[in-house]
Amino acid sequence: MNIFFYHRLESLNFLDSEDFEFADHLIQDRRNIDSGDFILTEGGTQRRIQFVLDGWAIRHKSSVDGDRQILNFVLPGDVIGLFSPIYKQSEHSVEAITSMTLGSFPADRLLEVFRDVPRLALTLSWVAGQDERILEEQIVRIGRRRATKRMAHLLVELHRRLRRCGYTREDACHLPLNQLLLSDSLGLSHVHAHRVFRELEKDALIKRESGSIILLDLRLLAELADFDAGYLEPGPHGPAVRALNN
Amino acid sequence: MNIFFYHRLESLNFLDSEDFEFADHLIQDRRNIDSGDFILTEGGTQRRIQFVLDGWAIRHKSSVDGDRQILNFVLPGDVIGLFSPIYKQSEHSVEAITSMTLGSFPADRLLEVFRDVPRLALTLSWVAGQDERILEEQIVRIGRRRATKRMAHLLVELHRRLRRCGYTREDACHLPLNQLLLSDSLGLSHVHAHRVFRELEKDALIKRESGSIILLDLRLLAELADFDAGYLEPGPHGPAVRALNN
DNA sequence: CGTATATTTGAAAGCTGTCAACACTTGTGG
DNA sequence: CCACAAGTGTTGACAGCTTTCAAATATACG
Repeated sequence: MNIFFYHRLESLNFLDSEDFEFADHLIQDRRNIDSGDFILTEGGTQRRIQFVLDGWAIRHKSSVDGDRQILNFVLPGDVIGLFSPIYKQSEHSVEAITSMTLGSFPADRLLEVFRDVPRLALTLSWVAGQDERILEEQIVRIGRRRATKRMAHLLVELHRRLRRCGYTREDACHLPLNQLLLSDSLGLSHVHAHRVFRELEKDALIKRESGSIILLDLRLLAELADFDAGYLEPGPHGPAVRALNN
Repeated sequence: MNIFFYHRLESLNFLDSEDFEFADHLIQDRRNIDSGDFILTEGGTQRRIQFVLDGWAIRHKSSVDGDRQILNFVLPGDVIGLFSPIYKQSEHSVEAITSMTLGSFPADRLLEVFRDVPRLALTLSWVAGQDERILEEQIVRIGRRRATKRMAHLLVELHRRLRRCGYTREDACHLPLNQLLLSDSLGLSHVHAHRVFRELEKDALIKRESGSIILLDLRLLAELADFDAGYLEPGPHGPAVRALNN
């Protein structure tokens, strides 16, 4: 099993070795894709449930005017469309923004997982559910914060999410982002995102290096953003897990 | 079973009479609450999975500055926290904005439902998943639309969602909303929400009547908002259902 | 009837978007 | 290796949208 995905599952701290083994067997298929490739298209359907083993993607919708809104970033350890089989079609696209490695299993095996390996099913549901919480925070970010705080808040969130799957050390942090991606995520124009970006850069909170962004001072960024990490829980609730073991 | 909730389940068009019977037994508990009561509090936990049989609520988070962002409106037929048992605590509050009737069942029976009544489990997951799609559209609304379109778009969405559970006729539509709720949902200041509101009122698209909002011309509103209803699917995907019957 | 909540208004400040043009980087093919 | 194209970053000016402030009015509620 891929190391990052393993870390993510392991960080939840309640799967046993059998569960891991099952997961390892279940997610056999591997494929590599390039930056810019679409994993899923608005209006399309999905026959396999996919897992990000490595690389970044964005989940986005495009509006009538042609500009897009990024809903969320898809990181190593994330699930893509766990419950997608019950929907007629996807309402968003998923597009790789780095080269990626994906694992997957056929969507019609999902029921089997729920029936036979409930702890794993719960874990996967939990991972998928995290996604909804991140969407909620994205709404607060866009709806109630000014541009500068918005950007700082997003950057800190991404760092925390990376750290969770063993991807980055405490201090420095490289994000494969550019200003366009930031503006499309934050609901800002490209020009204004650039202005805000320069401001953070001027204050030595971030810098750029060969096409990626480096977070220089996470403490200050988090402070600037009033970052409250509550919505990024480390794992499922203990009692729920114990209930499963009865 | 309550008529609106029944409508919602029935509109999915694939539960059989046994499933309905099970659902009816499962969701025995009933309670009425008043406008302003909290169904769930930020930081609290939830031991029962709750269903809106009648009335409206809002799901919201408050930011450090004290102002709140409404994430979504909770309408008849909606589920509150289907997967909540796997989380340590709630990251948002749910607050009634009208008097309400709620049904519920103990959270620890959820696994039983997944094991024994998979079609019902699927239906409930589908209803809960709809919520995520609505959140996504909320992100696009706030991130990529101007104030006027934002408001029009939200109003049309609410109408469509009400229609889906048999709550309103094709033409007119009463929404138990005020300008504060609209501004808190749309990420606007109260003052600006008011200006936009008056504009829609002036154009005879909406009007007020004893504390609620009436949508006067849904076609024009939808047109003004570039409303695309794709994200509000009527029910789960056929093939997924058939797979369950094997 | 009094208090709290919601609506209303105007003016001013400030944030953000748009426009338009230019520089820079990256990747591709010759 | 160079030239070109495409994408990304940069800048200033300006318009326009939105917030904030502050105060008055209206409405709902006990």
